[in-house]
Amino acid sequence: MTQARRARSRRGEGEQLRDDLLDAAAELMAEKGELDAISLRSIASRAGVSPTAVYRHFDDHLHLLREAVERCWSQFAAHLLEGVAAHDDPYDRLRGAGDAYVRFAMSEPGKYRVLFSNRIDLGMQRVMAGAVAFELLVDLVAAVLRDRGDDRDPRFVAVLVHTWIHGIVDLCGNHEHADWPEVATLLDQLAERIGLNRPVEDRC
Amino acid sequence: MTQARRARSRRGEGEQLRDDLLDAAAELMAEKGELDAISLRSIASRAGVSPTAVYRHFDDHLHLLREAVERCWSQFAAHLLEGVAAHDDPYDRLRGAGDAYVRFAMSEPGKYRVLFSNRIDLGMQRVMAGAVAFELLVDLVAAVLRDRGDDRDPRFVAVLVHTWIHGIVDLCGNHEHADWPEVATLLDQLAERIGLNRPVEDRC
DNA sequence: TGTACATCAGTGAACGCGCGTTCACTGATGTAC
DNA sequence: TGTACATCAGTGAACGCGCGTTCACTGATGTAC
Repeated sequence: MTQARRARSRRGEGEQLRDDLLDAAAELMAEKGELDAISLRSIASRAGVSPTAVYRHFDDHLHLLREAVERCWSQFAAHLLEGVAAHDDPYDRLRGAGDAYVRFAMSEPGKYRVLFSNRIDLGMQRVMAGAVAFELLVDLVAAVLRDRGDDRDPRFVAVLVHTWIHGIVDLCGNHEHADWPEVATLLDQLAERIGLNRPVEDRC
Repeated sequence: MTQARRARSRRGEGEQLRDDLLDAAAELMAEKGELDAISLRSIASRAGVSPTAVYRHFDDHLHLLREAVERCWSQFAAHLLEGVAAHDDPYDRLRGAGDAYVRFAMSEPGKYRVLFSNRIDLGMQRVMAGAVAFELLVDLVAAVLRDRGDDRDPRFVAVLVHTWIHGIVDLCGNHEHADWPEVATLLDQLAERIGLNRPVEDRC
């Protein structure tokens, strides 16, 4: 658990430790999946530094955690954008976002949990960063609805999408269900059932 | 936080404390929503008793928590059954279960979270108790599918229902979303979109 | 009916641990003269 | 070019706290005789 002692930064490069501490906190978020389980001492130890060194860069434990969570939100949003930007077609873009969402949640369940199931109040940044990701979803949904000639409220439909996809990754990610369908299958169902899949043939 | 000291049980009635400790643990589950936040000392204190008294009734901290969680599962299952038993019609029964599920999750978010998002491994009982509730859902879904002449696999459709409803209550329960739709509206959508609502008129 | 006593339902002090935070400090290094 | 010194990037000891668990104990109460 405890890392080897970190080499002291050269003069003028003290800010490097700040970065290393945030990295260490991110690692622990991924491992523990809960902010309460991430002590200041464990972060310092992971970074190879004494607990007191933290106070040279952060006001206290909470401020360090807050900034680590902010970083995690940025990473999540960037991941989503990447999944979207790979496509031009509105259906593929929405599906790209969905795949990216699921990939993040499944490959980093600890971080996903900290982002979406955190119990500790860290202030406003959580709401704001989450809102940015949600607005992206609204835009993607709106494009698909437009293409399908569907006049439902994109914001309402986006809520349907988000609740369902969150339920899928939270239940599949938190516990193993040996006999459950593939996540990809569930995503297909989600798109089809909510009416966001590409219409391949004419309806009746 | 600390309760007044409990009156000592009469001779031969020592088992009463066991019950009181489980009640205290349930209260703390409801308040904290996380098992790690529930210390043995806090349970004893809530029950108005010294920490050491716990050891007269439970092997250790973990055994006490385990039994408290088992109780909570029973309570949840009983609540669901109640919601189902109030109706005869398969659509109403399924909807009754859904309403009961949501009512439990919204009125006892801490307990719901302990049941469905717990990170601590307590052994097998979680899987088993959860499985019982899931089998109930499968039966309810099967009845509706039969009535609708829908030949989809009830188990598969039940997964769709469970993932979505969990996402709804987890996102709505964990954080407040000022501008979100009503939960009842989301449940209506769930039933309609997954194809489990009562067919009120003929389709094309 | 009276009393000695075993049992029951707990208590209280103590242990070693990790926690967040504080304080005074250390030792290397770049810079001013 | 040499050196005194301010600054930087940390360290280490200590604090009071709550934790799970152990141990020896206490005092009321029912029961056997």
